[in-house]
Amino acid sequence: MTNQHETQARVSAEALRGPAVDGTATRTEPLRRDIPQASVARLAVYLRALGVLSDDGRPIVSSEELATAAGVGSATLRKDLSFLGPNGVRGVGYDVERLRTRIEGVLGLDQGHRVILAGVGNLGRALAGYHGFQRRGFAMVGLFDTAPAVIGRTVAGLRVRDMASLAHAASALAPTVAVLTVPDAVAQQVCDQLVAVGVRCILSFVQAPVTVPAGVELRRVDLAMELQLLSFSTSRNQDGAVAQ
Amino acid sequence: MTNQHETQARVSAEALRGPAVDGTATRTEPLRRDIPQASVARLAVYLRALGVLSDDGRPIVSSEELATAAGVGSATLRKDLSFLGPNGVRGVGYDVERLRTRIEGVLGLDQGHRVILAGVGNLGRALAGYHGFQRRGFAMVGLFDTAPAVIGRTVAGLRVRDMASLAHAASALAPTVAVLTVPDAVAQQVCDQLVAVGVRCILSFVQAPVTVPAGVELRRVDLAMELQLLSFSTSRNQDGAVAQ
DNA sequence: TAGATTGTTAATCGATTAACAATC
DNA sequence: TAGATTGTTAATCGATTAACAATC
Repeated sequence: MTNQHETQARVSAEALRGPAVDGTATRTEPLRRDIPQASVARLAVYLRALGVLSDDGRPIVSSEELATAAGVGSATLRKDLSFLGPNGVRGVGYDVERLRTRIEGVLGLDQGHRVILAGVGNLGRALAGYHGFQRRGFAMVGLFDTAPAVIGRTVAGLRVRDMASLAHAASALAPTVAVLTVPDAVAQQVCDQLVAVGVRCILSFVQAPVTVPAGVELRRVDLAMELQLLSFSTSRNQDGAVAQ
Repeated sequence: MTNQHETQARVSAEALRGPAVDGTATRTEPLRRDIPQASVARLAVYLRALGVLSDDGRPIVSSEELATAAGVGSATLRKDLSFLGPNGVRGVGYDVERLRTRIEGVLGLDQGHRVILAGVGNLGRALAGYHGFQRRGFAMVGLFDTAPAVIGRTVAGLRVRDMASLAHAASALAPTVAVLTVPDAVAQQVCDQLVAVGVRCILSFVQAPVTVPAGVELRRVDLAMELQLLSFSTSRNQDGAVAQ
């Protein structure tokens, strides 16, 4: 859903926790823990708010203030952070830089990401040059297409490569994420190619449903559906019910 | 966040129900009903599946089959549809065209939508020409920007207008939805302008938080956050936890 | 009528929230 | 120590699911 109706995917966070500080392991039970999908999504929101605080030079922030900045309740924030283990100091608050680093680690952002994009059409071109990606640590490293008219052209500072060279190029580019912006008709086939060369994370903007094998994560952004959901709110508002 | 961590926005569906068939109104209590946000999102998914069935010429579909096509359980589907009142025939199934029309009506898609776009940059240009919008009944009718270099140019068959002419143009274009693809720094100001000319539905691709007055619906698509959420899944997978 | 499938009820499950004990 | 704020527990709330009665 954006998007969309995800089932409650829960995720092991054991290893994310890092090595236990306490070697004696007094408590053995709660080693394995899951982070609800909704909490993970909010972690990304907190990260953004922490970035702003960091730019302002704020060293410490309370759950109350950070929660307000993120638009959630402080109880929700503390509950979310508790999934990552202790992060703050009672009576004081959270160290902005430390919490930021922690969340980045949990979200797997600490190594940075190398992104390739398949399908350099209208949308693909825009995403190739989208500064929002770079700003958050996602570097676009390769563009691929099958159309001879597009191959070889330079888009967003990168030369568009032939899709046929994907296997060879991928070993050098070592992509960690792929963006899929190809036409519906070839989406599944291109997706299969991406999986075949080792991509394990795909962000799809294709309307048609695309399936991936277990172990590969596919996330779908459906722009038209976003408009449809907006549309629902409108029709509601027009029907006399007052927005609160 | 596409989406993103939405609080459980619930929505009046009383009027959506249409006039009661039974004029005698034997039951007075359950006239007002809410549709959970998650159900609304799935309605859009069902709509897409119904479109495929319709193209195939299928007159009737069972909850079991439609649910499978949409990737949910049949109980969930029937529960979702029950919010719209009776839609099927017991022992038979759902009339594909009738259900499709019903959901379109509930989502407010039956009148079509007229979309204007503010900010004809990289992303704006791509969205202006995005066929997925048209395909689902959203017609792009106006493009606006402030840069002299862009104003007057033709993008996706439309001449880019000066943002200063928004008020005048809006009265003729009668937009029902606006897409916001301007730089962070001017996002709030442009959003205010859109609201001022009567736009009540805004789809924002801006990273910075933008606020709207009550009665205006703003939905945010955060493309970088989508990648971050994918990133989390990756780091999970790499940590030895097996994807199920 | 027998068979099938909807619409709804009740049970389960998970997420949110408030309250507070732990502790800096 | 007193004040403050976290991390956690327990209660609330809502959404999902299974089962089945209604009914075509």
